[in-house]
Amino acid sequence: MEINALRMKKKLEDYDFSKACPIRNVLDRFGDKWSILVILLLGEHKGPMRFNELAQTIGDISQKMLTVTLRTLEADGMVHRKHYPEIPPRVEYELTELGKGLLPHINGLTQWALKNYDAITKSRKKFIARKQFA
Amino acid sequence: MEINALRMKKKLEDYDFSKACPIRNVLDRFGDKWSILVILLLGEHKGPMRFNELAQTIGDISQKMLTVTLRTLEADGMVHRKHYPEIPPRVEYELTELGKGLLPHINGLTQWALKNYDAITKSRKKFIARKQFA
DNA sequence: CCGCATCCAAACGGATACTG
DNA sequence: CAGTATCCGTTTGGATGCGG
Repeated sequence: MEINALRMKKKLEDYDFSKACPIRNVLDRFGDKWSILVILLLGEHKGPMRFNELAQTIGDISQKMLTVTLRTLEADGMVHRKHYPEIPPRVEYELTELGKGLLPHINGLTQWALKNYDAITKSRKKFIARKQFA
Repeated sequence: MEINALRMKKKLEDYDFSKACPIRNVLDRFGDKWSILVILLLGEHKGPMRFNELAQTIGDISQKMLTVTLRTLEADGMVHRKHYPEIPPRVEYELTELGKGLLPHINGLTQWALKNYDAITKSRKKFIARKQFA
C-alpha cells in the first residue's frame, strides 16, 4: 500500500502540465463517466451535499468511482471538500466559484441533449438498419 | 472478419435505447477522446473536409480512431458522410444541422476551458503539493 | 459514514498489415 | 485515398474487503 501511494504520487508528478493543448487538457476531464453529472447535481442542489447523498442520487455509481471523481474535481479546483472529523465522519461537497462558472455551459449542453435526444436515437436506429444490408 | 462484423452488429442491436437517461446517453458520446475535437474542426472549416485533411489537422489521431469517431458521429446524425466512388477514392465530411446546433455549446465549453486553464493548472499543482505531506 | 487497497474483467485506443 | 482486420498494451471501472 505504501508502494501504491508512491506510484500514484509519481504518476501525478510525471504529468506534463505544459505539453497538452489547453482545450484538450480541460475537456478530457469531462471524458470520464461521472464528472459532468456530479457537477450538475451539486449545481442544482441548495447547499453542500454529503458523500452518500450524492451516491444515492446518482444511483448506479460505485463508491470507488464517486471517490475518484470527487478527488479529481477537487484537484481541479471545481469542488470544495469539507471534512468534519466527527464519529461517524461527515464530508460535504459543494461547487467552488470556478465550478459554478462552468455550470451554465454544462446546462447548455444538457438542454441540447434533451431537445435532440429523439433525433439522435432515431438516427442511430436508422444507421443500424442500413448496416443490416452490408 | 465475418464473425467480427456479426459481433459488432449484435452489440449495437443489444443496446437498450430506452433504458438510459437522455442526458447521460447523449453526453457519453463526448466521453471519447476525439468526438468534440472533430465537431469543432468541422465547425470551423468552410465546407466539407476530407478524411486525410481531418487526420492531418488533428495530428496525433490514428486512422482507426478517426474512422471510429466519424462512424459514431455519422450514426448519431451529427456528421454527413459523402463518398465519391472514384479512383483514388474521396470521402468528405461535414456537420449536419443537428451537429451545427451543438457547436455553440461546445464553443462555450472551450472558451471557458481557455479562460480558466491557468486556474485549473495551478489548482492541480497545489493539490499535488499538499499530497506530498500525506 | 467515508474512503482506501486490491484484484480482475471489459472497454479503449495504438501499431501494423492488408484491401478496393 | 480511405478505409478494414487483427493483435496487443493501457486504462477504466466494478466487486470486495479493510480501516479510521
